[in-house]
Amino acid sequence: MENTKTREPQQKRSIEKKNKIIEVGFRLMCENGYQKTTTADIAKAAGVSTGIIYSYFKDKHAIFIAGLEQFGSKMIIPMYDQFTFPLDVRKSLNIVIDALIDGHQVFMGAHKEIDSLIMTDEETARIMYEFEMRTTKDLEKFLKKAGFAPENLLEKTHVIYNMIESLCHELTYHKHEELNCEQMRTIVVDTILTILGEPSIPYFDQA
Amino acid sequence: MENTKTREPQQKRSIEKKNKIIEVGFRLMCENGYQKTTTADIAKAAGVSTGIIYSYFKDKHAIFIAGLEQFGSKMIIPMYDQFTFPLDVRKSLNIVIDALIDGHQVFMGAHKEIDSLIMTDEETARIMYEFEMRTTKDLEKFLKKAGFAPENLLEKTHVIYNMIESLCHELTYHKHEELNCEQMRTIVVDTILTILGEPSIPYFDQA
Amino acid sequence: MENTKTREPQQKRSIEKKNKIIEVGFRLMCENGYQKTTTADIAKAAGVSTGIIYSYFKDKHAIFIAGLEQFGSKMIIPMYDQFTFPLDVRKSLNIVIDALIDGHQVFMGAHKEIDSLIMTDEETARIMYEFEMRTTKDLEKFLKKAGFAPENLLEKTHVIYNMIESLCHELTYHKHEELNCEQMRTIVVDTILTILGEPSIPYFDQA
Amino acid sequence: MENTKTREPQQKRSIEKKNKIIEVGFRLMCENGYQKTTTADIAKAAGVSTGIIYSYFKDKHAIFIAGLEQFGSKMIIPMYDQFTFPLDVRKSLNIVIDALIDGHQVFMGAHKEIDSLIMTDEETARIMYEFEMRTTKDLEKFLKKAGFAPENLLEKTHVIYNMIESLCHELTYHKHEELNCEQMRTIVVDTILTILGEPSIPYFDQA
DNA sequence: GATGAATGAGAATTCATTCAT
DNA sequence: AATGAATGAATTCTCATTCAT
Repeated sequence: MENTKTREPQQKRSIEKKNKIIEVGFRLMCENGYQKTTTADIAKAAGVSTGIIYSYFKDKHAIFIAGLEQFGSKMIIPMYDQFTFPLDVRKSLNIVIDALIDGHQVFMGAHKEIDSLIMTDEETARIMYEFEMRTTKDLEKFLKKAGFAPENLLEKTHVIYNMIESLCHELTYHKHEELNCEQMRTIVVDTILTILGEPSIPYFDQA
Repeated sequence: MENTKTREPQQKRSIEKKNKIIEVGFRLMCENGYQKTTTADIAKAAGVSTGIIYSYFKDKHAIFIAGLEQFGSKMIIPMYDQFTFPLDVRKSLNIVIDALIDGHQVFMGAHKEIDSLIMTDEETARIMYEFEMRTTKDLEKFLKKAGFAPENLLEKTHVIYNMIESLCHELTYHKHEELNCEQMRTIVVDTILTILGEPSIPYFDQA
Repeated sequence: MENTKTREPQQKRSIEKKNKIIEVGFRLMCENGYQKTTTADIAKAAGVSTGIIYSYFKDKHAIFIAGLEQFGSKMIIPMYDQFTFPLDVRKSLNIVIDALIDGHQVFMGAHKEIDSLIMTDEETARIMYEFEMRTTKDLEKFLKKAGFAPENLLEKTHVIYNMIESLCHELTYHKHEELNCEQMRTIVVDTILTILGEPSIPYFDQA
Repeated sequence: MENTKTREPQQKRSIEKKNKIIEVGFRLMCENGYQKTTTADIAKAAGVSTGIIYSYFKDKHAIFIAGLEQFGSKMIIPMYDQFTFPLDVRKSLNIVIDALIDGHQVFMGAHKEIDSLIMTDEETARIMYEFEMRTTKDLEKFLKKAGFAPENLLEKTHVIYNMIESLCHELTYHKHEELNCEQMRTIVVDTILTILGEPSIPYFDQA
């Protein structure tokens, strides 16, 4: 049941072109919405013809899914990547938050669009849930290694994950002018530290 | 710059008809997505003709906005409504959470759709931010009266608001099978209590 | 599993419009081929917009099928309709042939297009086979009543049906200039008479 | 008015390639219809690139015409080829019919497609009429030599040609389940013998 | 000669909006 | 006011043909 219409590009030029379509297409979809982004828009922005899109992708939806799989991991919090030893959790969390805000504003938009599609599109939902779960588990594993061993660590990790995500939305869009962003950040970080409690194995014992 | 095309219904029947369009239209948009909901769908579900819709609304978008203004306040957390004296914050929070999950699953869908539109639609964004801010402030005022007076209460209130919302998403959609919902709920409630701290004026002094 | 997108026109005007689409669309498809006839062509020729076509028909193919069902019976040989008492088979056959040639040149074109679609389209095939069989049976019944009772009358009737059809193609398109059309007609009629043999009940006994 | 784009292949390899394209392309067009057969399909099935097709053929249509000219003669009844001395017409006719059914089912499909194209494509029409006429004349010449000399032999021959073709369609596609195929075949053969009458010169006098 | 990636005109279909009744 | 038929611009996707390599 191979798809004989689309093909996997072999040439370097072609691979670049396919990636360009994914990147540009996904960005447009995230910025302007899936529906408002037409295949003609994508083609134009990617500097290709509409036809070539359908050489590489079954349909418009496949571009979105490809973007999701390629960039999805950047949209969820790659938290432990930012953690360095000797572990300073407060500092690490702030690095994570900065990274999410500074570097990935597009992907905050993505989240909105994705959240919308999650309601009606099975595939999008599956991919995102998978990403979220993987991230949560990765972070949990890291926290364990770092000596944090509270009860229900997995669930706590996910609550933390959600807090950071919500915070980043706030900080990215400055939604509520009356709210002091820096204070909210401090509150979130403090709360996370409270949730985690003290590490049972002091960090300086690790190596 | 008066709109001379649409009119404000004067008759009781007309007002009912307009409200029906808003209610049915907004529900459909929330359940199936804004784009996937056609004006024909709305007309059919509301038991009116497609033409009449344009007597009451400038365009399809206006139905969404009207729905947002009418039902939006139900979608954000009407937290303090659930709080009763003598104040048991833990119990109250659980009532709020139950209310959101049990009663407003539609509006969880709404949130997704709205979040998506917030990215591209100024008006939706403005309305939602306003709602959120008002809720946050109402809750803050209530908490103050209840004797909670930590620093930066407004910001803390908003962090709490976000935590509850995230939790409700999780509980509503059982997104991650590997996560224990009840534990997450307990973690969230416990954390909120920690954030709020002890009330400076014991609740039993109030009345 | 009702089709809720297309509707059955109730108003006289609408019914006329639908019929116009069928008539014009089917004619164009027969004359120029199914593929070469675009929905835009049909809309233009029928004096309607492209959109309205899809109010009445699921898709382009449905127009063809509707045309087939509406005009199909005119394309197969309505042979016995032309037979009158007292029965003069030779004369009657010539009337049938004249009727087919004079009146239905469009439907000769239809036959070609249909024959092509029969190869790849189940529905077209089914409808045409049904028509052909019905015609064959009707004619057989008539011939029986007229006193012709040779062995295997049904099969003979169908051979006769095919001969007449082939002849009409020849006569309609004057395909082969070197062939004398009138002689071919005489040959076919004579041959049919030979196939049928003598009626066991002389026609003059009937009434 | 030379075509400077396409070229006549000189090399043996090239000639083989061109023939392969014609053979494969024409077969696909006959089996699936002209429109449904894409140049990509043909290229893939012929084991060549899409580009090379346009070195040998002006356009897609030219492949069909080439196929028609190359294989067309096999699609019309090569009747006299099957006739052997001493002449047994009944037996010979059955051999012809068997040959058409057993060996050339593809070309029955071709006939449908060709008939469709005849309506709109001058070139297809011309070629087919030529083929048919040549076959008819060849057969006529043969029958004359065999001693059949009825009046209007050419026209009779063509009627016979049409009868066989119709019969073969029936037998190939079993269109009408209620019809007994073997009886139809007998009827057709008997009728043809009747049309031809007795040979004036007994066949055994020939040699 | 050969490839197959790329093009882009064109086709079917949808649906927000209008308008004759 | 109300209807729902009608419109037609816009969108997705296809495929014959071209062209850079």
